Amino acid sequence: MIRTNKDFIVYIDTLRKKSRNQINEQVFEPKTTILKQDRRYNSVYLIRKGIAKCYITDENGKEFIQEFLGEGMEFGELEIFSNNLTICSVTSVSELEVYSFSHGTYRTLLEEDPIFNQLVMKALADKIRYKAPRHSYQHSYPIEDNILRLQRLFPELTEVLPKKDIANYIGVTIRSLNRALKELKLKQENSK
Amino acid sequence: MIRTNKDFIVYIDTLRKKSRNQINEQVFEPKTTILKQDRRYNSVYLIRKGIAKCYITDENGKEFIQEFLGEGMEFGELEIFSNNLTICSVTSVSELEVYSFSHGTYRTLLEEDPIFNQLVMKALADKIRYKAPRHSYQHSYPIEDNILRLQRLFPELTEVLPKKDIANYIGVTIRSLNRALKELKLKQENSK
DNA sequence: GGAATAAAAGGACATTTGTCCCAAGCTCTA
DNA sequence: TAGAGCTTGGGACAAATGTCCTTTTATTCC
Repeated sequence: MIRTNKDFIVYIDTLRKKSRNQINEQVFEPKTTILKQDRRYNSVYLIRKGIAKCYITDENGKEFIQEFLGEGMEFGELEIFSNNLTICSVTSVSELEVYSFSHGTYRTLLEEDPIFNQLVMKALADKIRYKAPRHSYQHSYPIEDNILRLQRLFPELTEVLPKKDIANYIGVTIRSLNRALKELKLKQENSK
Repeated sequence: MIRTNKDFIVYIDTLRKKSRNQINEQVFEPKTTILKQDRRYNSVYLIRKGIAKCYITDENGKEFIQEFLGEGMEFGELEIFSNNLTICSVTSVSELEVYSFSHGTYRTLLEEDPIFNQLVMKALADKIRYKAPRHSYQHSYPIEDNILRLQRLFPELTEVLPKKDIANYIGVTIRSLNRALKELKLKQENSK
């Protein structure tokens, strides 16, 4: 659920030693919205530390969380390849340290640095791989299973995140999430 | 819903004029399964003509259709970037003409042909862009809206595809799909 | 510290969707 | 041509989920 890509961080760290001025560091407070949906920006970000959520808001104001981004994950990069508006908003969950690249710098790296190119390519492919089974799973299994899966994979997250975010991630209402949680608790007590 | 990428086809056509032997043409009958989930292959495919469906099957045998691939769409390419098993099965819907690349050829092109590299990069980014709003939409709107959207975008498809595929694409059971279709018909008659 | 605001929890009911059937129509083939 | 096996369509009921509303409990901010 929290996605990471350590290799990317490692490589950018070494890059920065060579050309410090091209890649900036930035820190965002928790709950800062860094990108808003349907806008245009001129930076690509790479997370160095912390967690961000990437989500779509529909016309009714409902949020649907696409993924939680952790160390080494990029955002704002899709707009490099096709000249479109952002599809997601990105908001920091915890304090967030990022590297930021101007579109120009990013493009130059893509063209001139084959390792960078490869890392970006792999990152894109991983995002696709990750999304496919996720939505399929959420459709096919009841809420309870989705919660259990989440708790198993990221026990720490369920304590840090507000219920609303967990619900938005699973794609259900808070009411339904609460119901499922209650029934899980009941089951666990009965099985003692 | 049927995704296409004409630019890619155009470029590969010109490539083939230069080095015909590297890129093969292949034709598949309708309903041929070209890739099976959780396997390993040594080819990447690019659709020249026809439609294929790309889907995940879960443990209960339920299919969940990820996307319908049309002209210029690739499949089997994700496994180039990370050394993993396929996540989707791919089956031809209509007769399917494809170009196929061995992993070796594909890798070489990626490394040595910057235009090819860029086209692949953009294709990956587009796949991500496409998936995000789709699943969000399907969660947020009732089945009826999803059908209407589909009929509006691809009127021809709803006539070619079996109901099962349409249901699997929207992520509901056939029963629910039929119910929604019936109610739509009723509404349309009433509004006359 | 106290008011205002947001988050968490859940009752009651409505709606949606799924499950399990059955039946009609079509296609393929032995 | 009879029957096996799909696909389509839908009835009846069960289960899951959403909506609306209220209450309680944290959190934030003057």
